[in-house]
Amino acid sequence: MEEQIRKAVGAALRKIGAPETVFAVERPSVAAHGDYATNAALAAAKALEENPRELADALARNIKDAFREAERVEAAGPGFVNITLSREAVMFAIAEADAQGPEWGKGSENAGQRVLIEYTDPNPFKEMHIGHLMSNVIGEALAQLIGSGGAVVIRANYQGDVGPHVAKALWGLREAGIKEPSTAREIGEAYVAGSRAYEKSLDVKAEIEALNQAIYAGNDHELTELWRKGRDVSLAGFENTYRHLGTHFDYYFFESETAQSGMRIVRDGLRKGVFEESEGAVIYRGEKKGLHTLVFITNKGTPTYEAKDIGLAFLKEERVQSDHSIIVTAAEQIGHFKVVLAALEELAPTIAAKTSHVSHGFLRLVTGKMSSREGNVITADGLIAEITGKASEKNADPLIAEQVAIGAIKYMVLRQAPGSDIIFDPEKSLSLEGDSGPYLQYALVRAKKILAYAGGGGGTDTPGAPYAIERLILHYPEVAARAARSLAPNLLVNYLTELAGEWNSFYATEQVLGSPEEEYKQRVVRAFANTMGNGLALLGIPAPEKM
RNA sequence: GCCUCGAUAGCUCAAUGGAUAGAGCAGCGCUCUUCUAAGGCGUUGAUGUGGGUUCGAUUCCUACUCGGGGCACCA
Repeated sequence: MEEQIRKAVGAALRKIGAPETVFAVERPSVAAHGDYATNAALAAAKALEENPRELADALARNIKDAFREAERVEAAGPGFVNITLSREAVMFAIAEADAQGPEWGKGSENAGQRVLIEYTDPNPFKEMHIGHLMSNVIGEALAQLIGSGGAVVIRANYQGDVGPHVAKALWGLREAGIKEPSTAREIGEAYVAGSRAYEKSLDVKAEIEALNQAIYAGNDHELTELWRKGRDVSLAGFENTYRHLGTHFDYYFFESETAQSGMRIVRDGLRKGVFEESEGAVIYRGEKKGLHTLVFITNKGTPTYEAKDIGLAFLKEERVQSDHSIIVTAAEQIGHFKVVLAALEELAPTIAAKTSHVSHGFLRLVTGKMSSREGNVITADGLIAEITGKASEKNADPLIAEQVAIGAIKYMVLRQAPGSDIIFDPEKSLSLEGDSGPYLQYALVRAKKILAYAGGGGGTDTPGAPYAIERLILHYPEVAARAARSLAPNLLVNYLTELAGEWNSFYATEQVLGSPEEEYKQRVVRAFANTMGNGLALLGIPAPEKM
């Protein structure tokens, strides 16, 4: 619909003799202004040196002639053209929303593309905290949005199973005399103990650094065995969390796989002059591209995160066919990725060109920054359990309580513009009322209930004018497309919240079953249920059967 | 010091360069013999500071103030 209007406006502009103009077609913030508005007259007025208001009048007349779905086209305000769709056009859109079911709102702008998206990236031997949970929630929503545009989406998870944090955890396990770690918590505590000892004692620091190199070397069998067991326990814990979150991965990459190849590629690059040696380390001089210098291989000969990421880029290329490769992480890594991508550009320009880094903000506690080294983290499992407990006050069914909790958590993360930090207050916890995940879920449950009770007996009258909810439903495909295009799930969240509010008003004032307009209203209810259901699916928010 | 992101109501957040800056929470007042009140209706309350660009600036530029993050051997 928006596309048709855009064409009609463009044609009208040409007819008036306006030069090529950039203009907007948008949903007006005030419903009384109609279904769509354009600022085309305002934008073109300057070039034509005409009064914007008169130009808007002329434009309105031209659009009215060309665009048959419009009931009213009129100039308003300083020079906007407001378009109100005809009764028939609204009914047609609602019929589409009803008939298309799960396909309603899907686009084709990404058709034929394969997009690899990496997100979550928790580290075995540490507990998965709410920062990883945030990355998972955002990554999953982005994956869904890109997929709804017609792309084949391949989900990847990259996990740090080697490196100093692992050495610290293993040192802690050995210190505690644990040979068979059985829970993620046990390992997490060993990591905290190792980290603290590392900071306090130079001797321990040296021991842990030796362990780190021994893990890379892999020639200490007892150590390798402990490493393997700890890794398995951590990974099994992660899988369990993914199940609760309703997410899954097609490929898993590990730092233990990227370390060797990354080192090889970096050393190769050193010979070609991409990297330099400095103080025994291999570095990339980011200054040549306005960035900063980072170490890729340490003076002890171990690869850093940077070298591993180079190895990862090549490994992804080897295993997965893709047109685009997206990496989702917290914003603290922006600088890191700029340098890594700059180096990659010199090593493998085609891989670098299709790779992009998408960052999101932090999940910060009001009480201060979380640090897994300090052990003052809120774990993903802990948060889910706590909110599930709160939701179970109203839901006897544990599955529904969990769906409500996941919905609340995901809503909190996705409602904000990507990139900005979330200030999370664990005391106040999460809202299950007002603008919240459960608010959306509840609206859908109510609609489904009406449809479940429907058994005929109502009338076939048509109301005098479309309901406000109908005029909102018809914008859904545009909103989903825009959210996908700008990688901004919050746009969809905002829309769905407004949609739920409009639906609840409709629900409060209009009886559906047994009413003279039952047939008509039922179609509206189905259209709403499809819109909300599809929208929630794109956000990865579960839709409970009842609440 | 350099780079980067941010500053909107008491709190947490919205707002493609547009029309009267929207929500929720908290507060106050209504509203369940009705398809579920996790709901609905009403009400109070805001753009950090100084310049600039523009017909029009919360949005773009610039300086400042305050805060988050990053800046060689962690990830």
